[in-house]
Order: sequence, then C-alpha cells, then structure tokens
Amino acid sequence: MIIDVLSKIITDVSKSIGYDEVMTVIKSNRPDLCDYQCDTVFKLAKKYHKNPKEIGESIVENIKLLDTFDEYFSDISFCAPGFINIILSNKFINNSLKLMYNNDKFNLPPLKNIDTYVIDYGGPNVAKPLHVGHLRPAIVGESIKRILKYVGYNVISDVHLGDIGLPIGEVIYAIIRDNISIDDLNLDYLNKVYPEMSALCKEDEEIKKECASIIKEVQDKTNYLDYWKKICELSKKDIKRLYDYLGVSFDYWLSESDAYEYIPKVKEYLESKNLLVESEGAKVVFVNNDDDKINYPPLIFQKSNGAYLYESSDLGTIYQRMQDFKPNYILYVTDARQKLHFEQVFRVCEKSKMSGNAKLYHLPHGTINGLDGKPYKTRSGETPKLDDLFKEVKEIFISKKSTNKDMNDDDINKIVNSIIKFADLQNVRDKDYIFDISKFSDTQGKTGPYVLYTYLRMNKIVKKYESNINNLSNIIYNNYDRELRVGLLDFESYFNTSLKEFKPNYIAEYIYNICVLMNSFYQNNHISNLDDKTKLNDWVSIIKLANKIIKEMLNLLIIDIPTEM
RNA sequence: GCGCUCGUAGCUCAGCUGGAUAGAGUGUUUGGCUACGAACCAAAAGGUCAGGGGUUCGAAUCCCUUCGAGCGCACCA
Repeated sequence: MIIDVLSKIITDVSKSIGYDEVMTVIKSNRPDLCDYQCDTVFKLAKKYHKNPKEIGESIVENIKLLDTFDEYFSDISFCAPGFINIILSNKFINNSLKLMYNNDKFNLPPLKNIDTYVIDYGGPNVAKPLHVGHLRPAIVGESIKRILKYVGYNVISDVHLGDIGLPIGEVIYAIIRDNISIDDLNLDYLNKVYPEMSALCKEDEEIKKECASIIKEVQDKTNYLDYWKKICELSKKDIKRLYDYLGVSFDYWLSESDAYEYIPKVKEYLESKNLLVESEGAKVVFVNNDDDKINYPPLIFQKSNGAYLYESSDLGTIYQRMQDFKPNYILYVTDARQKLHFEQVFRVCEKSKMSGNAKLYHLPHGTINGLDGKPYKTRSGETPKLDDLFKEVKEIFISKKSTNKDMNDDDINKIVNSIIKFADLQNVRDKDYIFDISKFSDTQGKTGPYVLYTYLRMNKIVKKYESNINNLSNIIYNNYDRELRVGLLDFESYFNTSLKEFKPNYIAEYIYNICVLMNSFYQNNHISNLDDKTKLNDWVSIIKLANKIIKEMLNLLIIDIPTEM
C-alpha cells in the first residue's frame, strides 16, 4: 500500500540519521499542499528535545538525496510547525495504478491464514412479516459476508430464524382461540394476530402464562406440532421471497429449534463444569468476574417452568457450530440493544471453554428511528412492512422522470435496491439513523442512482474506445485527471478499514468519492475526438480501472448495475 | 439506581488511536446543456463542534463535570 511504502522510506531515512521512531504517513488533510503527510516529527522533537524544524528539514534533505527519489516523489518539503508534506511522482502514481489493474482484487495483499467465519445475520422471527427493522441486519450482514468472501476467507452464513420462542406460542394460542383449521391458516392471519397477541400478553399475565406453556409443549414435541410446522412453512417461504429480492442469501437456513437437540448436551457440559446453578427456581449461569466493576445479571439457561429461551438456544447453536463448522470466528450481526445478551452468552462460552479457541464477536447495528428518535413507526403506530417500503420507493422513482416508466422492471428493481441499500449502508454500522422516506427515495447527491449513473455514462466510453493499461504513459494531463488517479489509490486503505471493523460504510464512502472525481473529470475533459492517441489510451485506461473497482465494490454492497437508466 | 450510546452547518450525517483553514449530502442563492448522458458540473452563503474546567507545543477528538436525548439491565427475543 502507498502509505506503507512511504512510511517505510521516511522511517528508514530517519533511522539512518539517528531518529529511532516509526514514521507514520497519512492521507493529507490539506490537498492543496500535498498528497500525503507525516506528522511524526512532533514526536521526535519531544523525544530528542530538539526543534521540529531542525529534525524535519534534515529528514527531508536526506530523502531528497535518495537515488530512488524520483521513483516515488515529485516533491517533499518540511512545513512549519512540523509537517512533512509529500507530493507523489507521476511514475509512482501510474505504476501503482497498473498494479491495481493487473492484479486480482486490485492488488490487495494475500491472506496469511484462510480462517473460517460463521456469520449469523438476518434472524427474523417466523409468523411475523419482515418490516423495516429487518432491513439492516439482512443487508449489513450480507455485505460483511461478501467482504469476507472477497478477500478469500471461508465464510459460512446462517439465517438463524427465531421459530420457537414465546411469540410463536402466542400465535398458536390465537389459532386455537379463533378455531382456525390448519388448511385455512395463511400469512394475512398471522400478520394480523402477531401484534395483537403481543399486546394482549403485555396486559394479561394469565394469557401470557398459557402461551408460555403452549410453546413449552412445542419445545418438548408433545403438542401443537402441526400448527407450528405450518406457521414455519408459510413464513419461511415469504421471508425467502423478500431476501431473494434483496439479494440476501444463506448457506444454512437453520433456526432456533434446530439448536434444541444440542441443549441437553450444553446442559450436561455446563453441569460438568459446575457452572449451572439453581436460582429462584430457574437454572442460571452467573457470569460476573471477580474484577468486574458492574454487576452483570446471570444468564438464564432454563426457566422455572422447564422451558428454554433465546440464551439456551444460542448456546446450543454455538455447540452445533463448533461441532459442524469448526470456525475460527463466529460473528453476530444483530441490533445493538442485544449487547448485554451477547456479553452474557460469550462469558458463558469463555468460562466453560465451550467455544474453544474460536473468537465470538457481536457486530451491533443501530436502529432505524423515526424523527422522534424512537424505532420507526407509521402514523398509525405500526412498523412498516418491507414490502411496502420497496413498493413506495419504486412508485416515487417511477414518478421522478417521465421516461422512468418505460424502463424494464428488472432495471427498475436494481435501481430501487441501490437507493435503499446505499442509503442504509453509507451509515456507520453501529449507530442509529433517522429514517426519512424522502431520503430513501432520493436519486441525487450521495445516493445509489448517482453511483450507477456515473458508472453507466463512463462505461459508454470504455466500450467505445480501445485501451491498454500497460501502455500508460507517465503524463498526467491536468488536475482533474490527477485527483482521480490519486483518489483511486485510496482503495486499499478504505477497503481494509471496512474489513477490519466489519463496517461496509467505508466502502460506500470510497465508491462515492471516486464517482465525484469521475464526474468532475468527465465534465472537464472530453475524450471523444481526441487526436492524441497516448492521451486517449491513458484516459480510457484510468476510467476502465475506476469502473472495474466500482463494479466489484458495488457487488459487496449488494448493488447490481442496470443496463441503462 | 447501575451501565451503554450519543449531542458537529436550517435538516440528515462524516471526521474521534490528538495535528495545518472542521468536511459531505440536502436545503437556500447563482452560473453552465450547438462537445462522450444535466439523475451532472461549477460557485456563494451557512459553525461559540451542547456548556464549563483540565491535560498538551497543539483538543471536535483524551480526562473530569454539568445539562440534554436514546437504549439496556432475572425467567421476551
């Protein structure tokens, strides 16, 4: 990476004149002055009790003496109060671009170890239609999965459906109450009765208890199994349909109920480690450590009525994953509000050594809020369905331009997907954001359509003219040209941050930056009718590289490119 | 009560392992289609970085404190 190369050069030179410190180079925050900068001179000044000017200037002088200076630098200078300002040489810029074009994954370094990741995302409950709250875990998870696969990790994805918790007991209660036959059971009924029962159980303790005993019987496989199977079947089909539309897919469609056969094993295991304790009628694991400053509530493994919960099935699932997949990492993409839950589960794994050497991470995502700062609801107080959100965005998109209604449906769906996904994924993963339909249907500015539009108009040029990146000259023709080339070099830095932090927003940011530079280039440089064949080859090559990057990065954000727009 | 997030332009947000003049989008005002696609480009205006204190050569960023918002805390998921 550019930054590593420059850091090493400066560090080596500094060492050679007696300053022992790793010199870190960063992208310049004064692009009017330089491309990259190094601020470590301040540190040296303190360490060696010298004036930063004296140190900085001597480092710069010695870099200028290097035989290889022209390979990398066009200019390097010391700037008060303590910055080393770096301007890259055309040669270095262009050689780096060639490397990106000619190598797989734009010259990302190969992995040292091909680790196995299990990634758990989506996680919807059956019997409930997917609503806007399900959007984030699905696409954030899918995006992280694609990023990990892109660099070459072995990735196993699991939707982990919630199919055997209390809400399902509530729905079965209603089915019996309303005397619905299995054949008459349908999605509309489930959609209606789920929120109704959830409200009822909050009010009425007795009914809640009955629902709890119903689900206990399902867990024990003693009763209601035909209803339960039918509910799961109906829901799963509907959930798959929407995930298909979103481009979200899973290697495994396992669910909480699949974990139940492992719960006795986990129970036995925890008992063998003397971790399972009876408390207030329930079986719990105390997860506090001696040096904890705060008091963590115990993990409830088994309720006093004998039923199991989310915590128990999560532990069962970990048991199953360790046995079947032998992962190095298990990632959970869920709502940030579940932080404490995962802290408890992970602590049980750690105390019991159940997860061996595998690392377990909760990758929280923020909530989609309304303007009031609370989880997004419609005016009537319901959480809007995902189906309706897409329908609405589609309608708004079609009405934006008179020609849009003539587009083919496939292209429209791709653009609608790009609007919603780019609007979502550009947000920092673990922060809440405010949902605004006008923002979620915008096609101008920092949006999916802006990126797609840029790609398509550039792609016409790429298709029209021949080019060969290996013949790239060392000329950079003007500032628009230069800024685009230097901008492309940021790829590895943005990508690696995304990968390291499991945050797709850095990739979205990079794509957008490149598009801004491309549009500016496009508007100010005209390629058609260029007589200069070298210039033509150079420019088409750069655009070709930029478009290739955009296409592959958009795929990591689950955005497909339409044929036209 | 304890804990976790957070407070930056009218609005929605970046920037937070300390560095130069705090950046985008949107909105407002203005200019650009007889040149490869105007879902674009160019420019202007807009900031006591919630308030106060501290550490530092240097603080939106680190520490303390006050105020304000959201979320989580034993048998829901």
